Amino acid sequence: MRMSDIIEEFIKDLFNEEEEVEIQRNDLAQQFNCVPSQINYVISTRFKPSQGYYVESRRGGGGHITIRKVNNTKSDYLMHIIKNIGNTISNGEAEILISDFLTYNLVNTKEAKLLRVATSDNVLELPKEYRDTLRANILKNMLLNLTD
Amino acid sequence: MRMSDIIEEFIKDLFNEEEEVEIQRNDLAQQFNCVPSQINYVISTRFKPSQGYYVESRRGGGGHITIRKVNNTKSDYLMHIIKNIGNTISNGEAEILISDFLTYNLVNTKEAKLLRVATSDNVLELPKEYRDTLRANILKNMLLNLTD
DNA sequence: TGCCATTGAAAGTCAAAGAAAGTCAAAAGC
DNA sequence: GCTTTTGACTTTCTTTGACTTTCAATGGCA
Repeated sequence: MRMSDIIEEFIKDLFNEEEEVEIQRNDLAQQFNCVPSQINYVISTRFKPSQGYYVESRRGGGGHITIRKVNNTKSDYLMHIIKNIGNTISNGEAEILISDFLTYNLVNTKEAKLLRVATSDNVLELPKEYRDTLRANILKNMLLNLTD
Repeated sequence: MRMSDIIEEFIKDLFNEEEEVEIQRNDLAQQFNCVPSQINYVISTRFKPSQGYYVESRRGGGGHITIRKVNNTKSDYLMHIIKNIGNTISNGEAEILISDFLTYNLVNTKEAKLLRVATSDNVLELPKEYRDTLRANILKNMLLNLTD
């Protein structure tokens, strides 16, 4: 398993019922025996606003990184995600979103599978210039049908 | 015996009682002493939806290919439909199929909605020449994921 | 005492290197 | 003529590290 996935999971476990989590980049890096900038990589790929997270940080002595989750109700969370999916989305980004939905029990396994299938690169065999736009379109529309 | 057949068989043996198998393209190629792209050839010719397989993959460090086998005793009817959807399908035909599924209780209301959304002309905003092919692809792959 | 300058402790940035898988078309077999 | 094999090239994702920026604490000095 990839280091990045392990760190991602670790951070997500930190939120248990909490809506905010505070980490220290260097400590975490040391804990996982990786370079500090790997933590930035994980945060920037897996904890984006479009994925329902907001990140703040502070440098210098006593510095830290705070990650906040858009919590509210489940349907608020979904609406937030739908609004924040722009006109395009990559396969990777879509996958992270979908696994989050599953983690937070917004969808069941079967629904997650359907979402994944209908947005996967393997299925969307199209010229590249259409793919990410179409994927965003499919994903948003499918999600809208899950909100009720 | 052809290399491709050997690899095909090898992969099929990997599923023993499991419904999902994960391979690494380069490793497998090395194991069989062939070029990596041969693995792609095998997958694309022998593990198609019409043959009851669903494939996902991921590139980059820690990348892999996952092949899922659909247990088709559960719904022979669905499998039959999947095999019989050709390379293209129109919006209208897809809708008829989907309402049949609903009538025969092969899918629930929510699943039917998802199928309909993901295959509708409104969502598939694409040059016409791609639409029906893509729709067929999406539909077949989604159905595969409903059979269990 | 109050104000800056220095210093060390964080975190941030960015690009290069590495690790997979994907594509496509030419060549080879049957 | 179709299927299979091969390989050069591309794309995607991750890891790593050198360098930069920001902040807070500390200490010297008017």
